[in-house]
Amino acid sequence: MIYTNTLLVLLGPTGVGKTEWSLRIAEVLRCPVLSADSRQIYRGMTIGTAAPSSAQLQRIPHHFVGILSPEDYYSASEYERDALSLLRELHKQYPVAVMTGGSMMYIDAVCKGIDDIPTIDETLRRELQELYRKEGLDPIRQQLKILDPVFYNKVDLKNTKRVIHALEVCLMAGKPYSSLRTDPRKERPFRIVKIGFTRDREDLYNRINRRVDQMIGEGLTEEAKGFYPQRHLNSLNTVGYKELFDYFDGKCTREFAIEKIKQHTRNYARKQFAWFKRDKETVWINLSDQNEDVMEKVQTLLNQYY
RNA sequence: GGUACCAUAGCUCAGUUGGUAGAGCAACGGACUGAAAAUCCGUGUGUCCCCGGUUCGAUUCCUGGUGGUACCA
Repeated sequence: MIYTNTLLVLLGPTGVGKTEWSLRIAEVLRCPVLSADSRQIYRGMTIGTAAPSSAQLQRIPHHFVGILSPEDYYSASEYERDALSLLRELHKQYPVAVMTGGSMMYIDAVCKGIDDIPTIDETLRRELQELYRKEGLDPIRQQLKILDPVFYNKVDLKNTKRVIHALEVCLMAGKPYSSLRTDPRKERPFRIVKIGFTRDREDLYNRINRRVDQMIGEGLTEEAKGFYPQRHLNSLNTVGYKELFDYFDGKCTREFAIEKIKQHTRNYARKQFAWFKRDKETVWINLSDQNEDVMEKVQTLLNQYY
């Protein structure tokens, strides 16, 4: 029996089997699913991101799948805003909502909150990109050192994106980026239960390799070809597409591109594990373990505070 | 069958005039607050093919094996 509004977060590395399990769980709980995936949110990138199929979407209503054009700007902060306002509506009708995905930054934005940082306007962003292109990162580092010495000493100075972004924010806000970073831990008007799906490394890697072959069989090459004109967009800077773009450009063979997709997907899963290890709130279920009774464990966790 | 060359990290290879070894890729670990499937940082993980010999000491030199490649039969 559930008495309080709850967000049941199902997380885990790519290829672990989140999609199917989230459907089964949502069917039992009779609730919708919110996808927390920074790539499945784009329209048309269905095969390459292993987005829920139309058959799966018919089983359970999904949110945040295929709702943006690849050109659209989106970020963890916008996901925080959109997911929270959607949850406010859903919780009127459903005591539990399921959120599933592997984009940990999105999940953390909803569960823990992120600081309010000004959105950078296009002109400023372009100006700094131009400066970086012409003179490199050095002048940007120097400016950051003056405007925000605290962050300057903390940031990885070789990480171009982070350095540029920090300066953007300083200039946009008119105050140091570090002064806006308070690590908020916002309160949410619902209970959060986090369950993580994992598998033994070898099992997971085998599944990833097989899934890539399957994607190719389902027409990933053609899907990627359709996005080729948009290959420079951030949304297409995505495993499964960028490797095929190299193949289209004649930089490698098709077979090499496929191997790289497998490799990069495995690397991505490994990066996700680094993130998971820090999160002490998640209860883990190892799907390689045949003895795990997933449904029972989920029910127990949902009920344990009542 | 004969001759020559080769055998070192998961792979491709470097190297040690005899003092137990290092690059690239891969792999592994980490960071992560408005681009995050992005971006960045760190780590050498090794019976130097095997058995003997010479030597204080052999991955390195020598004998003999084994495997591979090329050429000759």
